[in-house]
Amino acid sequence: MKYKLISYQSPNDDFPPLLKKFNYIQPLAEEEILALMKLHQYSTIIDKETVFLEQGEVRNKSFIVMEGWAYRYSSLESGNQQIINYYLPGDVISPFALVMPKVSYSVATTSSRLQVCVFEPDVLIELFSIYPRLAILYGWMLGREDASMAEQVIRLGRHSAYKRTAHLLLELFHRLKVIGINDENTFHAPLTQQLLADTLGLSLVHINRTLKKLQKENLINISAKEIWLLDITKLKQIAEYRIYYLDEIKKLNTANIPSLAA
Amino acid sequence: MKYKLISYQSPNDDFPPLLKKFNYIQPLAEEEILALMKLHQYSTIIDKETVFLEQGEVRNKSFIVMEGWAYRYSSLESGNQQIINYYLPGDVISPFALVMPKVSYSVATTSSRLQVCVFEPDVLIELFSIYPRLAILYGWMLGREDASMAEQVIRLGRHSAYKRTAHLLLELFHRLKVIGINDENTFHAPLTQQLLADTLGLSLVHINRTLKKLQKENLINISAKEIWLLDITKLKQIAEYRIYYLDEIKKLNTANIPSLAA
DNA sequence: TTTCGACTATATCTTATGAAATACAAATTA
DNA sequence: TAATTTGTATTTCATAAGATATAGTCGAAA
Repeated sequence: MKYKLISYQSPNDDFPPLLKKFNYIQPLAEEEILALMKLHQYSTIIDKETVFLEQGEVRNKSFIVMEGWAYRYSSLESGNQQIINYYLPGDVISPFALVMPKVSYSVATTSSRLQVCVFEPDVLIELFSIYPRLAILYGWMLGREDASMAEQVIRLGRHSAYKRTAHLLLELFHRLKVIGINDENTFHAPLTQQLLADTLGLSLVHINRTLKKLQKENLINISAKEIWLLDITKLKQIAEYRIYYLDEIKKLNTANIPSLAA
Repeated sequence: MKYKLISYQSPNDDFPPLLKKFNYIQPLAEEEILALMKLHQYSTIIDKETVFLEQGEVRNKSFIVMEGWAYRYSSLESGNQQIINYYLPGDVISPFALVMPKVSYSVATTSSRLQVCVFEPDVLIELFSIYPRLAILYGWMLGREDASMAEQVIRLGRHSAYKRTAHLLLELFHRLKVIGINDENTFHAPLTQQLLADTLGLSLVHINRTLKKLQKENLINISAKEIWLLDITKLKQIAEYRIYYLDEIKKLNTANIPSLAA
């Protein structure tokens, strides 16, 4: 795979999504920004609907999503697949590549192409030793991903199809909001109903039924690749949506951490 | 909460489970062992069937499970709960406490009491800066937990009750095997059928049906708190069990990591 | 403009799983 | 020892979701 060198000369340029995300919880220092830009030197584009990492292969690189979506999944003998989680702009694919170079689950692109930046994960060690706060932010990101997967478990385990669907749409909406790429109550989702079904553990027919129901009740509206959440308050009620990890991220305060006070 | 000081004078003592786990993938150096023992200075005991951490509370401590089981869960308005994951001996509860002091999901003990060691998560920063390989091992542990949750998503999303049950039992069995506290094909599980139901997104009645079916087919056997896996090969076939992260952990090799070669 | 393929929509029938009720068995407590 | 609680076992019935089939829709290619 060939990687193109991209140029972000100054931090005055529009921040890449990972920095937007970090900056959202805590303003970054000039030098931290420059350090993070080192992870953004090489970019590549993956075609839509393409398997990008295959379960079992060895690839000791990490990737930052710049544009487009990807998903991690597992294929089953039945021919079905289960989507484990989505990677949206600002998310890191294979954040543990340093210690787990063997890919545990395949990663593929959705119905839009994907632009990622590639970095050698051992650069992180150097980065963290110079800027310990970046280690904190990276850890915070991992904690967020953990919480996001926990929500996926709760959806699949104890929510009805109806609740699941509302819940997932709300979560995607809020994750996109943090990196500031959606409007008031609408977002662009490069997904098919088949992918939604594989995410929520439903059949294609049933996700269709459920989306139609939500539409008929004027809770959502779906066009080509755009999704409107028409009544977020009511959707939240239906979905029992109360995600801590997204609402309270502004509270990160490194002053409490002795080893970073100096 | 009061913590009792515990004493492990020399590494010749029997390793605590976290060290057993680390040592299983890579032999630890004498000084690394001593460093890790700093995380094991204070221990406490939590009664069985007790909520240990409550969703929303602030508790910037991490805990290492020494003995007994705990689980992380979410309570729903319906009165149901969904178990997200289990903490077995050697697992760390709140591994991200440093950056996420607000507890996202409640943690409770199962039907046996729990012994944990408590440590200040910012000790990790110091530890990792002196012994970078410990950072690698910690990261490996996080990667493993991520994979374990991914398996939970797959079970809930695309497996039948029958498959789910077989799969979970196999995973618990293998996780316990790493820390060496089970026999050939049996393990002690301080679980009720209600907890299993809440883990696998099933009703109490249905998990009972399913367990009975597995027993009738001579695949498992359950007594008081002991579970036998009578035909692991067949169970693996049924469950489509092929967990990378557990089978291939011996392969961790830090020689490949430039920044740790020196 | 037609054809093609991918996605969405809907109906019909089937089945896995849930809910409610009840019995039993074992462990705790009085 | 009886009384109470807690967990397991099983039945009967209801229903959410799956499977299969078929048709509409829409954009891309030709």
